[in-house]
Order: sequence, then C-alpha cells, then structure tokens
Amino acid sequence: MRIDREIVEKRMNDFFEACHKRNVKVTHQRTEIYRELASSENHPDAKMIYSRLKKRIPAIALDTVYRNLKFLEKYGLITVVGLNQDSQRFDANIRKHHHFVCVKCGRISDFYSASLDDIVVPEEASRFGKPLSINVEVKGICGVCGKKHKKE
Amino acid sequence: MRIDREIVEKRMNDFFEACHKRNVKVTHQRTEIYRELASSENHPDAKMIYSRLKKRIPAIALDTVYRNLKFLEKYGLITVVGLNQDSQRFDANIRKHHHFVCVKCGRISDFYSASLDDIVVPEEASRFGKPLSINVEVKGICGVCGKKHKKE
DNA sequence: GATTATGATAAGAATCATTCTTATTTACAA
DNA sequence: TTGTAAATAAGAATGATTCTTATCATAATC
Repeated sequence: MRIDREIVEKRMNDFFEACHKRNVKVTHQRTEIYRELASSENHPDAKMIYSRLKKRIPAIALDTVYRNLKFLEKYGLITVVGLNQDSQRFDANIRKHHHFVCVKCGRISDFYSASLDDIVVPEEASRFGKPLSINVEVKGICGVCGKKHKKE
Repeated sequence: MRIDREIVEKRMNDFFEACHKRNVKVTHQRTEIYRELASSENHPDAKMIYSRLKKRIPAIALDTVYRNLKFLEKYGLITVVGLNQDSQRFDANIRKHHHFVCVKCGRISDFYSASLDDIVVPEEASRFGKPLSINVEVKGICGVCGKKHKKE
C-alpha cells in the first residue's frame, strides 16, 4: 500500500519548499515523518507512523511524531481525516442530515438539504464495498468565531 | 439550545419501544441519558451529558453514560458524529477527494468523483458561518469485511 | 404483591491516546 | 566554526474511554 515514487517525490519537494518558505527547520525526524505519511495510502495514525519509523530511527519519540503531525497540519501539508475532535460527539437526530463543523470551536450544527440528500454513492466509492450511508461534512468558521476574529 | 418538546416526546416513545422490542431493561439512568441527548441540539460528548445528568442523578457514574451511549448507538437510536474512530488518522493527500470508511474495520479509502466535487455548499449550511471545505463521507462495509461476514 | 434471575449500575482502577516538562541536541544563519 | 533559537528524547502528566467487581434494580414469574 505505497504511493507512486513520483508522487512521493513531488510531495517531498512541496515539504522542503514549505519549510524553507516558513523558516522552519528541516530536521531528520520531521522529514521522515512526512515521508512516511506521504508514502502511505492507508491513512495511518500516529502510533502506526511511529512504529514504522522506529525501524529506521530507533531513538525517535512518539511525541515527536505527534508534534510534527500537528505542525504539518498547521502548514497545510497534511490533513486529519474526519472531524478532528478530541472526544466523541453524539447525535439523537436520526433523520437524514448533514453537518457544519466549526474548525475553531468545534461547534457542530445539523442542516437539511434536499439537493444534498439526492446525491448518490458514485461507483468510485462503491468499488471499495457496500455503502450504507452517505453524508456531507462542511467545515468552516462559525458565526461566533468569525465575529471574534474580526474584533482581534 | 433545546429541542421542541413534541420531538423529544416522540423520541422517548421510540426509545421505550426499542427497549421493549429488544427485551432490554428500561433503567432510570438509561432513560435519562437518552432524554438528555434527545433534548440537546449541540451534539454533546459523554462528559457534557454526564455533568448535566449529575444535577438530577447525583450518584450516576461516567461509565454508565459511556456504556449507554454505546448501547443506544448499537440499537440505532443515536449516532456518533463523524467517523467514530479511536485515534486520529492522517492524510497527505491534499488533492480534493472523498472517503469511503468501513464501519467494521475502520479502513479509510480515498476516492475521486467529478460529480461530488461539483456539489456546492447549500444556504442551509452557510447560514452557520463561512464554509472552507465540503467533503463527502461514505460509510459502509469494505470488501474484506463483507467476505468475512459471508463466511461466518 | 413477593420472589428471583439477570442485566445494569457505581466506584475506582486500568488502559490508551495525546500533550506537557525539562534537559539536551541540532539546524542553520552569521 | 560558532551562537542560538528551535527541535528532540524521555518520561511524567492529562484526559478520554473501558474494565473489574461487588451491589442493586428491572421485569418476568410465581
């Protein structure tokens, strides 16, 4: 489950460029953490990246992996899959709906939309298995956080 | 941020019905945990539900809240918002794409779809704030887990 | 209405993911 | 080459979630 060498190299170039542009240090660990993720197709978590890297860099600390993943996310080089919350959030609304999630405060709002309810699972997705549900997640800055930001 | 009384009552009826149909006990704690979530609009986490209930049921244990939320999810009365993972998963693919997530094994697969890329944020969503991204999450049973299930 | 079996709860310990603290090391600019 | 701010390693700390076990309550049966 590895990404094509060319794509990885392009990603590595983007990484170096982003580091230089931002004046952040290109450490061995940081480089290899990004390389590991950029070469993986299966959306690993921090532990998985850590244990793979441990073979090549035995002294690496798990905290370094976490720190750099946060760093890479902040600089837009990687994303966290899903909603990026620190705890599970629950919903008693069983009716088909979608979510607006504020990336600042984590507020989650339900919304209904006939047009979005109409979208069908494309073949590109059903190729991976039997679909059970399809939902749309909109990420953005909520009204409250938007106002806060203007004041600052 | 409370749900209309009528809706809550309908949900409570569904809850009692589901409990009886499944022959599970209708305990005070279970009932109030569901009532609390069914009355909330803001997708609380377990801690939040716990602290609200603590006022009414001082002896309630946090574990009971977790246990019953899992229970309610299993019986389809509530859902976990997002991908319901136990750890954060990362993605170096910054090209616009969508996800197929297996609800059995947690495997996450990227897919591309011109038709899904074309969907726009509806007014019902942008009402909550400034949208930054829109993505589709398909949940289902992946090929591997589907085969396993057939064998059993 | 009382009895009882079984599932549910409370309490606290345990586990797992993630972050913090601090002393040490390293990248890289001068 | 050297100075210095940034990054790292190690391990402790935190916070979410789950487990263990003794006790309790629901609901079926008498």
